[in-house]
Amino acid sequence: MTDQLSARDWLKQGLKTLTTSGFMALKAEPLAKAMGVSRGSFYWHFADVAAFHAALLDYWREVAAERVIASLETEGRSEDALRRLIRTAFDARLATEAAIRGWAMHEPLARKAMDAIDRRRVSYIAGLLAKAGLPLAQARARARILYWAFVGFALSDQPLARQQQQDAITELIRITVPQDRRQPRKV
Amino acid sequence: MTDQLSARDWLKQGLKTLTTSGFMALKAEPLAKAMGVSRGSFYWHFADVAAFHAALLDYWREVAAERVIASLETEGRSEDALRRLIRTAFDARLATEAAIRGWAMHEPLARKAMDAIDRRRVSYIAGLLAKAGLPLAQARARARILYWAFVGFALSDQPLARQQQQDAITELIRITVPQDRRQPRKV
DNA sequence: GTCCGTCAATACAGTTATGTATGGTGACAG
DNA sequence: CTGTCACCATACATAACTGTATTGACGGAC
Repeated sequence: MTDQLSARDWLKQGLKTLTTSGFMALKAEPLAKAMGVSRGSFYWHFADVAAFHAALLDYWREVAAERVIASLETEGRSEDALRRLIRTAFDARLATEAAIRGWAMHEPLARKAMDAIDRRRVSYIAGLLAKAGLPLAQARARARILYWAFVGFALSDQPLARQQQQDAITELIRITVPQDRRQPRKV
Repeated sequence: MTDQLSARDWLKQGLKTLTTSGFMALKAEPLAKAMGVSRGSFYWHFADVAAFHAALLDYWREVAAERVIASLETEGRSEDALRRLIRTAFDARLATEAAIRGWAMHEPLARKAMDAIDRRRVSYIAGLLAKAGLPLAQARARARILYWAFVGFALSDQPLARQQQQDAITELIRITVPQDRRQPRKV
């Protein structure tokens, strides 16, 4: 518990830097400056920046997984899991999500990590929709739409007023989540 | 009509480079190499790279405007304009759209340009939805959702199979565009 | 034919990054 | 007390890019 750094310390800083400054700041020198040490430390813990990037993506997958688990623990009855999933997803701070996606446009490794996670999420959502009664093809289509909206939301830089945000989420749930009561939608 | 270059030639190349290689390739040296000339030309036409970036964003706004106009010219009856808008938007090559959005995460100028265009588009869509009969607040909410989905789609790197893509678009139209015939939606 | 404006090549200095090699420090075992 | 190991600093060679200054080529006005 000294002031010595571990590889994990570098990764934590890496994720923070990624979130606040974008993937372009994921370089040895700026990171070292941010940590208050020299690059000597960096190159002790990681072979090169590519190795650091790979490790960071792994670390992110861990963190993202934890976040999902935390989100699933609030899950009492799994009845309207979808509704709660949407609300929590669209309520979270998604800066990291956006930053990784920007990164994925330029580094194949990051793109690969994103792709994998995208697939899992979409198929999970599709599963929920199917369980809610939609035929499989429709469930898949709607899952994609939901996830597209999630990504678009994560990337939208203009923060909405609280009310408009709530309106949008409510509307999103209304048009995507199948109702089990008849209650015909007005228009 | 010699082999001399104009500023516009540089901008055309800039947009191409942006689309294929991302904003990180928008630098004097790589661009010059791509054009087969030296940086001397670049620095004759533009004061510095920042000026080039600004000019490129302007140029993009022009091009984007042209595309919109072209899209609106196919508009015979304005009845189901929304349906057609969605189909054409989700059919286009959106690599440039995605690249600019990546750029916007890192350069305030690019972000500003994007924001402006985002706003215009969302409010245009909201207008169409309102004209189709939705109350204003709901129209705005749904417009945001549609646009989020558009952005998410533009950024999704995994190209879908033709059929799945069509399914998703059809489903998207079904759940967002108000129907003027009663035809109750089957769940 | 000469002059000038337009456009491009080249050379130079400065910045920021990479990766490596080598040496320094502090805790801890024996 | 000494050696070792984990961790960090420093110095060096290299690379990519920026911006500026100087020079060169080429076409049209006169």
